Amino acid sequence: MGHACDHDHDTTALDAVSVRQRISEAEARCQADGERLTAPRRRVLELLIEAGEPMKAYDLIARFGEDGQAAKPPTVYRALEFLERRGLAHRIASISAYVACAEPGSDGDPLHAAAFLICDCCGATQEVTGEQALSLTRAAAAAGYVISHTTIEAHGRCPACPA
Amino acid sequence: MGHACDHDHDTTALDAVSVRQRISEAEARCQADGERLTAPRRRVLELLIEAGEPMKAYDLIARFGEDGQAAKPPTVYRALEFLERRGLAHRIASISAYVACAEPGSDGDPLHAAAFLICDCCGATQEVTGEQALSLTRAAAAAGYVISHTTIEAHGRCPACPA
DNA sequence: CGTGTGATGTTATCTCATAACACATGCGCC
DNA sequence: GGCGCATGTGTTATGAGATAACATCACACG
Repeated sequence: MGHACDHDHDTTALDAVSVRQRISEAEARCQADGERLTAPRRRVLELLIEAGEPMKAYDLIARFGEDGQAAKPPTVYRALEFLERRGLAHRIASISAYVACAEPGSDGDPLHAAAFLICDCCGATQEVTGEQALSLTRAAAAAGYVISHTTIEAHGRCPACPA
Repeated sequence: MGHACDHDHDTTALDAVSVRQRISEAEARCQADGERLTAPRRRVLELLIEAGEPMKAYDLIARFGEDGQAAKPPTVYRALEFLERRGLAHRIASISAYVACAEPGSDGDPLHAAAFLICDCCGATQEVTGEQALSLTRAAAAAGYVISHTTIEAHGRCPACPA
């Protein structure tokens, strides 16, 4: 998901070694939890980590095959559902996109509340650690709600984009 | 948007008089701002207020005509865009639905940050006034972002739904 | 091994949303 | 008044996002 504006931006893409490292960590976490990071799940996670920014489902579908072959939509959507469930990725509903989780959670965090700052100009998206989300959870509890999942999506312009 | 569960829920639907009153208020606010609450915009707002809960775009489309005739999608989507711009309605991205704003904002509130508590069981959705959103806005400012719009969407089970 | 659970492959389809263009309406201005 | 512009609407068509349903496969467990 890229640029609508014309000037330079920092890239947050990782080198291949770091990508492999993060996947290994994910693999370890899944195994520890008795879950399987199968090939399609692993591949989708790899694409998300490589991108370092939110990706559209159909971009993942298009890039899925090692050789340029596209996947079928359910393959990718099911992998995304799994990654979200395991706290390895997030769905950003307001832009219909998916992103690898910045810091795959401590286990005792079923909510894994995520907050995002999304630049409407260049698409840069930054995950914010969930102080706000936690306070919302408390407020919700006061209202009798049991929160299972919270997303906070703030749209605006990032520091690198023209006013 | 209704029930997935089987037990009773309070309804928040308004009587016809209250609906007309809220539309009149919206009309007045638009006129004061030099905006026009035209027929299709008024009709969509009316449907949202009558429903008293989030509605899908295509449900609005289906119910648009006074006589049961459906509207064309752009008619409704354009009205929704206007209502959102004027702070009269909100889009809830995580469920692809739209809801009338609980308290159409004070004018000096361009962000009109909205927080929602959404019950995944019965669909009951409650708008929360934006304390959390404001604190997020401050955090974002510290990061150099200029926030134009924030949505907070907390999913879970409302007090009336079974555990 | 056999069996059951969970994951995947495949086809088809459904829902959500917008592009593009023609026409209409309101309104300020000379 | 009538011209011209900006804004809003009607209409057709299509693009993008997501899932249902069902057959098949793979793996852990007894």
